[in-house]
Order: sequence, then structure tokens, then C-alpha cells
Amino acid sequence: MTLEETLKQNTIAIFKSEFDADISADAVTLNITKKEHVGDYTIVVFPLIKFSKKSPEQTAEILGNKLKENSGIVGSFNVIKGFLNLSFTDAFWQTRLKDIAGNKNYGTFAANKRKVVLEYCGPNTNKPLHIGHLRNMLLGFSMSEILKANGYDVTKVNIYNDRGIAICKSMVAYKRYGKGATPQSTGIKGDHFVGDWYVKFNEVANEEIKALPNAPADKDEAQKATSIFKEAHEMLLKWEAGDPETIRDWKQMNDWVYEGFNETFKLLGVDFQKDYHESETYKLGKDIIDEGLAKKVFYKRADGAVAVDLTPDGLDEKVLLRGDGTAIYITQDLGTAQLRHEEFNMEKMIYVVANEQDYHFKVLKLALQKLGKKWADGIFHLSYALVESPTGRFKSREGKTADADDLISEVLRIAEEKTKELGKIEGFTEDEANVLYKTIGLGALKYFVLRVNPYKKIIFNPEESIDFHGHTGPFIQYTHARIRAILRKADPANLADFKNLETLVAVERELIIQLGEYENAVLAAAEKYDPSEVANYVYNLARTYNKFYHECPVLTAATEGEKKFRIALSNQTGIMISKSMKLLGIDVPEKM
RNA sequence: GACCCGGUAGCUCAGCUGGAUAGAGCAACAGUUUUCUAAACUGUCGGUCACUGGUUCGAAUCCAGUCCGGGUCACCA
Repeated sequence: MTLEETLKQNTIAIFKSEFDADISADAVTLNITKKEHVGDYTIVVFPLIKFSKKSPEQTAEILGNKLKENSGIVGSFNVIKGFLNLSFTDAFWQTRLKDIAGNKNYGTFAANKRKVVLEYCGPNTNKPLHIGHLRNMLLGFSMSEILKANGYDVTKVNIYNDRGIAICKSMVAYKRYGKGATPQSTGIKGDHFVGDWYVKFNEVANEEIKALPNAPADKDEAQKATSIFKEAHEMLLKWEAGDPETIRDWKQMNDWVYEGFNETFKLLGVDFQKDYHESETYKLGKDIIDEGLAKKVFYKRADGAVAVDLTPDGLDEKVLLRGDGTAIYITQDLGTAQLRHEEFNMEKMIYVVANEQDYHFKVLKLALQKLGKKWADGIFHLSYALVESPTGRFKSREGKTADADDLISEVLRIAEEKTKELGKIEGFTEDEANVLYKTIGLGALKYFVLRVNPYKKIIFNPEESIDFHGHTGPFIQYTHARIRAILRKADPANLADFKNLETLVAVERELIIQLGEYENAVLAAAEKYDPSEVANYVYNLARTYNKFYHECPVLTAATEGEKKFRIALSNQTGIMISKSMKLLGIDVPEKM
């Protein structure tokens, strides 16, 4: 039972015995006491006076006395208006630290056998990953770690949009102008190589449009009139017909892209247990359409398209299958969801996809629910807002700042530069130094993205955003390195062993309170699908530790007892920082 | 036009299932190192929580309306 639960249970029991009132745990408002008041935790009694039928002060007074008598952990209390400030005994806090330190699995909840499939990344194979994918991947990976810590059985999957006109555009440009070049021969990373041919396609098409006698004003329409587009379209038809040569070229193109993607995945530390390819799933979903028609949930319109009426749900009529019987985006997503249900029988199906697609996922979930599929209740769209530059949305054609690989190498470069500036790599081998640059650079980048609530847009200024001071990843990493530096000099056998001290310093108590909040952060992050809960938690923990570090000497503490206690406290803080950061997919260094 | 999501300090963000005097970081300014790592710590400066009204003992938080920004309302993905 957590500390909060203990207090709430006690309060419920006291209300029963003292006021003969049945209150729920939700009615008990429990906060950490604001630092300008004396106390550790505060119960707000205003909501409880209707049960006690006494004034706020009287109610708080009675509750405080009884908690002190019964709970065994409340040392003293004070009442200010309707606020009951509880102080726990220093002995209690030290026991609490021992409990936490003694439990290797503290903050990791037992496996609950509940299956989750988490889809993230979802790139197109005709261009490299951009900053949006970066937010997506970091969120997806972190969310998976958080769910695992909550006991879920998580399977991470990726879906590649590997077919359609876009990849054909790259293929045509390559066939026309590539002269047999390869990523190997040019030294260009595979996904960039293919992306460059996509750019080339657009350049050629634009040239053609300029020469067109009466080009349509609409850009897309104009492009369709070009010979290079017609070539790409023909290629798409050949692909769909299964033409061997086209399929072979297409595979080659995609393989180059996957090589490139895999490099980035590896560098970022993200992974997938299963890949889906649209080329294999795009025909799925027809069965569901038939099922919907049979159940009369879907209907065939006069023009032959199959649709579902979602107006009762506040949405619109939505077409699910083209009039010519071919699939669209939603068709295959319906099919893929069904497929995954059959494969995994999961309880939750999480899609990490940008908020542009909020409407799409509402339709997906509703349509499946209307078919009576109970498992569709477990569909959750983890919607996140776009990453924007200070001047607005990043456009792939405006400069290279939005490219994920460029961004990563830039942040690694900065990490190297700053680390050298500070002279922090004395005694490091070259390999160790490179690992450190990576740890710090990626730490800065990942933390920058994950500390923000997913549904809020991120304003990213390439020049200024990635910082290493203050509320940042490196600050937290640095705190860890400091702790490790102390522990290297301490007796490694007894890191968690100490005898209770008479009294604690305020910041020591505060630190133990925060160590005890880890579980809450892990729970909240899963419940809200929000890694920033963990990011903000670990920042506060690191901040408190740095305060402690300045106020309280550890190795040179006044007494041996104090020293042992502070070593244990430092050790546990280091563990919680490391665990928290791991939930964010961020490594912490031993030295920096 | 309808619907969805945002709007909190100069900037980037917490707080939002209602609770005490709205918190951090950056930036600016002033300090702290013969002591375990100064990527740190301490202090100062900085607020009409977009606006108006309502609900209540109490509103940044809930409700209604307005304004601003973004997104969606495709037989594109």
C-alpha cells in the first residue's frame, strides 16, 4: 500500500468511528504540503465537513488527533483554516527509505498479463524521417517502457507505408537519372538516397510544368499532366499487377530505405517486435466491410461506395470503401486492427499518431464498436501535436532543419563541443568519450521532446532549443554522475545500510518524500499516456538532490551514522533517477 | 460554417478529477568553489492565468459566451 492509500484508509476509518459517516477514498484530498507551511502531507478537510457536520477547524483537529493516535506514523500536525498539515516522524521517513531501498522492484509493478499492442513510427518509405517521427518514436518507446513498468505485456509494432504513388516517384526519377548509383557507391544513407530521388522527381515535374502550354492552376492537377508523373502512374499500375521487374526494383528501393531507417532506430535506441507493411495489408478490410453490410451497420450508397453513418455520434457520413471496390486508408486500418486482434488478442491497441488524424481514429474505433467488437473499446489514439519552428510548421522543402538525422548529429556535435569545453573527458578513452557525447546529446534531445505534454505543440528553435542547463536531460544526467562519484568512494558493500538518526534535515526529508512519489509518477504516466509525468518527476528529484548536495556533506558528514544514512539516500536517489530516465529511453552516465 | 486541441512571466513549460500567497527553467542582474563534479547552488527582477459572465465557502482549474492560434470535416495517406 502506498503512503497515500494508508492515510486515506485511516481517514475513512476515522470518519466511520467518529462521525458514523461512509466516505470514499476520492473524497479525501491529499497533497504534499506547500513549503511555506510546516508539514509533509496535507489533508484538505473542506470537502469532508458535510460528513463530520462540524467546522473545518474542529474536523481537522479531530482527524489530526486520531491519525496521530492510530496511524502510528503521524508525529505531529497543525491546522490552518481547513488544512490539516501532517508531519511524519523522522523515524518513519528513515524506515520508509529502508523499505524503498530494500525492495529491488520498487516502482515496477508485477506482471498483470494484460496485453498491449503499441503501434508507432509509421514512416513513408519515400523519404527520410523528420522531426515529427522523432517525437513519435520517443513517445512511443517511452510509453512502452512505462506500460511495462506498470505490468503490461507490450508488443511494439511499426507499420511502413511502403507502396503507392510516392515510392513510384522516387523509382521513376532513379530509373531515369540514377545511372545505377547506390547508397554504397555514393556514401549516402539509404533513406536519404531514396528521398533525394523523390526530390529530384518534383524538380523535374516542376520544370515540365513550366514548359506546359496551359498548365492547370492547381499544383497537383498540373503535375498529373507531366510525362514523368504519367510514368510513375504507369509504374504503380504495373506494381499492382505484380510485374516482376517493377516489384524487384521496388524491393530494392525499399530495402535501401530500411537500411537507413534501421541505422536511425539503432542510434535512438528504439525497436519493434513486429513490422507491418502496407503492401501486404492494403487489401485487408474487405471482410469487415462485408460483415458491416451483412449486419446493416454499413450501407452501399447509390454511387456504389460503402459508408457508415456517424452523424448520431457527432461525426459525419464516412466512406469506408471506394465505389470501384478498392481500399482506402480506413479500409486497411479496419482490416489491420482485426488482424492484430486475431494475432494478439490484446486488451489495448495504442496508436501513436499525430493529432492531424484525430478524426480518423474516432471513425476507426466507432466503426468497429458499431460492429459489436468489444475489443475495439481498447483502441486508444495517443495523439500528439506537431513540432513547429518559431515561424510555424516545418515544411520538408524549407531547409534541412526538420530532418531527424541532421537534428541528431547536430545535437551530438553540440554535446561533444560543450563537453570538451568543460574539460570533462579527462581520463576517457576515445570510445568512452564518444559514448558520453551520445549519451548527453541524445539525453538532451529526448528530454526536450518528452518533457512536454503530448497534446501540446512543441516550438523547436534549432539554434536555441537544445540546452544543457536547467530543466534539461543533461542536468539530470549530471546529478546522476555526481551521485556515482560519491558512491565510488564509499564502501560498496553497505550502500543501503544505516542506523536511524535522531533527526533529519528538511532537505533530507524532502528527498525521501520524493523518492516515495516515484510510484505515483509511473502510475500517472500510464493512466494519462503521458511520459512528461515521469520527466517532470525526475527533474524535481534531481533538483532536490542538488540542493541536498550543497547543504549536506556526505563523505565528510559530522558523524559516521550521518555518513551512512546520506550514502544510502544518495544511492537510492541515483537508482530512482536511473530508473526514471530509463522509462524515457534516456541513459545516464557514470561520469560527465 | 461545424467539430477537435491549444492560449499561464520577455521565451520554453509545470500546475487543470476546484483548495492556502500561481511554480520551474532560460534570458537579465547580484552572489557562492582551500570541502564529495560550478552542466551545480543561493538571491533579485519578472503574472489582469486571453477576455466576459456564471456556479461555490473557495476558480488558472468546472460551465456558458467571445477573441486569438493550430488542426480536421477526401472514394489522399
